[in-house]
Amino acid sequence: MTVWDELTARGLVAQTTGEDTVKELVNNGKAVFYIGFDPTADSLHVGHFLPLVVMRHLQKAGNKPIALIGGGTTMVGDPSGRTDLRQMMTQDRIAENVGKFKKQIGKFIDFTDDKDMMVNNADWLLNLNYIEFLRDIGVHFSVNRMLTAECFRARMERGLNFLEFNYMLMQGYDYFRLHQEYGCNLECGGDDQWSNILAGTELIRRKLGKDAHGLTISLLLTSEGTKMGKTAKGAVWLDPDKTSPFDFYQYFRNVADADVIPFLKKLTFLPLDEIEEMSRWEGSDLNRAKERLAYELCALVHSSEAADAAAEAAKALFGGGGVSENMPTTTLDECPDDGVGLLDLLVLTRLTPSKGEARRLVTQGGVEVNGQRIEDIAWRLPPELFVEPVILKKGKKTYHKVEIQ
RNA sequence: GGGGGAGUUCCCGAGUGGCCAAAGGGGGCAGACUGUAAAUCUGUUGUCUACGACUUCGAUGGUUCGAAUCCGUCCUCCCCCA
Repeated sequence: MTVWDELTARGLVAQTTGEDTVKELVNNGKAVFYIGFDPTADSLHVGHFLPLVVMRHLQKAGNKPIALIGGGTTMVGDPSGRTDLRQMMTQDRIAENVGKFKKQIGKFIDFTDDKDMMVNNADWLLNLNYIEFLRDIGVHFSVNRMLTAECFRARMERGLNFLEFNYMLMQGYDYFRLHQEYGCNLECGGDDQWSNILAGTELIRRKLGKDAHGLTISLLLTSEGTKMGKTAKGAVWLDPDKTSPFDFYQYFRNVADADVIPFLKKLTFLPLDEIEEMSRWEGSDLNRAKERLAYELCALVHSSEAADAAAEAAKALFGGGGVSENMPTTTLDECPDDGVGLLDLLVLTRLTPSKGEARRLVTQGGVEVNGQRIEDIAWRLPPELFVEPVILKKGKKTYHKVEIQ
């Protein structure tokens, strides 16, 4: 099976600048492709994961990857798919994030052979001369055309300032630079990047008369139509300090039925026929597929040890209520003689953000301590309870262990 | 630069002097049902030392016994004209 067939069978390809040429390129390992990541936060999140997977598929087929960190473009802010202005970030913040991104991306893609394969566009964007840039690059962009681009549509209604409007030129210029310096001939990105990618291919054609290509990756949407990896508490991060491996595992363990098979195809490297097999499972059997999905991803992102631990913890909790080593834990220094207030403990463990919410939760019967439902908001956990680790349960699936040092 | 309009709680959006911690919807959380799924139904959704107190309606300064609501200044955004 060729990479192209693999990518399309997994539903990863959204659109290309020309199927035949792109197919030919990647199948023969002739693509020097780049994917950009803007360091807008201090960690990659699940949304970045899909491009990384595509990168790996392409690399395995002998194509050369370039990971571009957008240290420069982040100074501008991509308006695509946004309804409002991004918060401006300081240069220091961005530089800090760049470092973290580099580390995380390095975990997924093998850069050992060629150090230059990870680049930062701050290196060339930050020192651009305005007039020069306008004359060299700006002339090649038609404002009329840009305004009709899909990526600006939402913003045409709510407002778009000149800074953001230039994002497209920046990204186009990136591709142009990479094309010249590294022979980069394929840009990949989320489907929302389509207009930005075209900006690059067209710039290269106009300035150099050469063809460069583009491929977009279908956005990872849940069956509900929401963006994957966004929860009420924020994104699901790849950094274990921001989203614990256990929570990460649970996130994927809890996907909707309709999402399991597509996610397995898109996000994991499990052989397609194996996934095909699972797609025949029905009803509660699908839970096994979800376990697999969660396990595979946890192993990919963290490690197989972390995945084992998370799976074991989940099994202990949901299977038979056993105490587990591997669930989120809070360690207290000591327990006062008159015990610890339940509400205080809920806030302390961050199971609830405020005491008001803790109070409501308890009143509504959503809290269990060591398997026993507690509905008394004044209840205190006596010191002798802490001889063994105490298991708090919030709702149906949030567990937290509390122990005394 | 001129004219018009708008900024409300997580989001959308009511509220135009006291009955406003602020309608309604969405989202979230919890309960029932279940398969750690979906759908459905119910409750709940500012904080706290909790039948009371405190802080919130872009910012700030006023008017008033009393302001999200009225007035001044400032900031931000949108629309029309240039």
